[in-house]
Amino acid sequence: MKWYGLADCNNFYVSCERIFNLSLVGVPVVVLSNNDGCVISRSKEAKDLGVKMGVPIHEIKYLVMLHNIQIFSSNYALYGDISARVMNSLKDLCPEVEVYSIDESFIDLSIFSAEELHQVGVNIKAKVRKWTKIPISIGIAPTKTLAKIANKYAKQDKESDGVFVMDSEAKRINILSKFAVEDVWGIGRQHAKYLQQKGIKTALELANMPDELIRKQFSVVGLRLVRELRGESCLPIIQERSMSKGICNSRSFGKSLMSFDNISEATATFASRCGEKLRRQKSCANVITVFVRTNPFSKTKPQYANSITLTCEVPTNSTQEIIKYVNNGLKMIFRKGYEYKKAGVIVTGIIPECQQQIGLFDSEDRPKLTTISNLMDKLNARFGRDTLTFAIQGTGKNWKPNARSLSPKFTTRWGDIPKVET
DNA sequence: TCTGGGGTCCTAGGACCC
DNA sequence: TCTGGGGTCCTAGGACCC
Repeated sequence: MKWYGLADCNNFYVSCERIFNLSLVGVPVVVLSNNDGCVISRSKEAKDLGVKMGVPIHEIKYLVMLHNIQIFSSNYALYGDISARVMNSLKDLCPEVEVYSIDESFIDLSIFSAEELHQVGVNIKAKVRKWTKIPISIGIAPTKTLAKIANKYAKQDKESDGVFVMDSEAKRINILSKFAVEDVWGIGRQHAKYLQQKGIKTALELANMPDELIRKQFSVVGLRLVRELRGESCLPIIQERSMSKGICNSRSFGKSLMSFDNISEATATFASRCGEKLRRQKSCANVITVFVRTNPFSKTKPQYANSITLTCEVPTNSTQEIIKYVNNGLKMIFRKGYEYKKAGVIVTGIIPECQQQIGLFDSEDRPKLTTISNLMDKLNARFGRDTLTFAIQGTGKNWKPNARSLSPKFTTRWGDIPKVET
């Protein structure tokens, strides 16, 4: 018998902030998206006040004032670090772990008998809490999709105390019959709309729909999902993710930008981040996309959005070279007179570093580019990100997103070393 | 005033080949 | 005038996830 667990950190970003600031325990706390835009993590107290996921913070100002809700800008360096600790704890406790997102892992618990599972879950939860101070919930079921549902049930059901095992057909039927179809993993807005029109309201009704109709409407992905809801496992644990297929780095600017130079500082920085990520996973990319857009929420300003995709002569992971492509691309799509609000760089066509082929008419001095990149990576690892950057990246002061309520860098030692330009 | 960022997978359709 | 059929590869777009 296969048993899948989903271990999910409760209110993850808020829980991370609380580790280092005990005064946040028991009070309403929210963490905001980049640029301090939307609420992306809420403590239980904030949820109880009616703060919805994804709501723009300016829309709930009155709630914030009224209840003294504590607000934090997102601090991904911190959350990434804590996440690694949680996931490593799980790996110490479980034979097979699939790290699914920053705050969730699937775990294979098939070696245990059905009778043992609840206690196993309770033990894992307690140990992770003790080792990392992060509270987690665990749902256990015969498929990943059912484990997701069991996990939500564990969080919401008072009796289960953060661990729930869906270990009988009766429990499956009972819980699915009360589970809203739009909350099922894999059912998004469009699918929910269709199902609503069909009169399908619960996960159980979805599970009982005919295969052909599902296949036609939701493709093979939907069919797998439905089979999983019926208890037939279609999605295995994937322990090591293969190399990512694309890397994207983009930001909304703190304020609108009109000058080419300001935007090219931002896109050069995005290019640099893509280069860092490529080198970290020992890969190269041969397709580079750069895009810009104005503020789509503005009702009065003229709108413009464009992107351009360039193919490299030789796959590369050199920051210097990616910046060159990105800047050339930006020159082609930049139009004067618009107020730009966001830009980004995407690299795709990713191959392992060792498969990099030398181009016949390659004019770049590749060994030199590699030496420069390696040196930058070493210095930046030692003294903190952006200790060494290319001059075109600028200081970021014109475009950096707002982060007015950032918590200190608790876990990254060299975070505050001043920056040296090249 | 203020509205995130970074991914995955699947499908359809066009180009091209034999 | 008649004008195949099957395969691969690539891309854009649309759905989904956290």
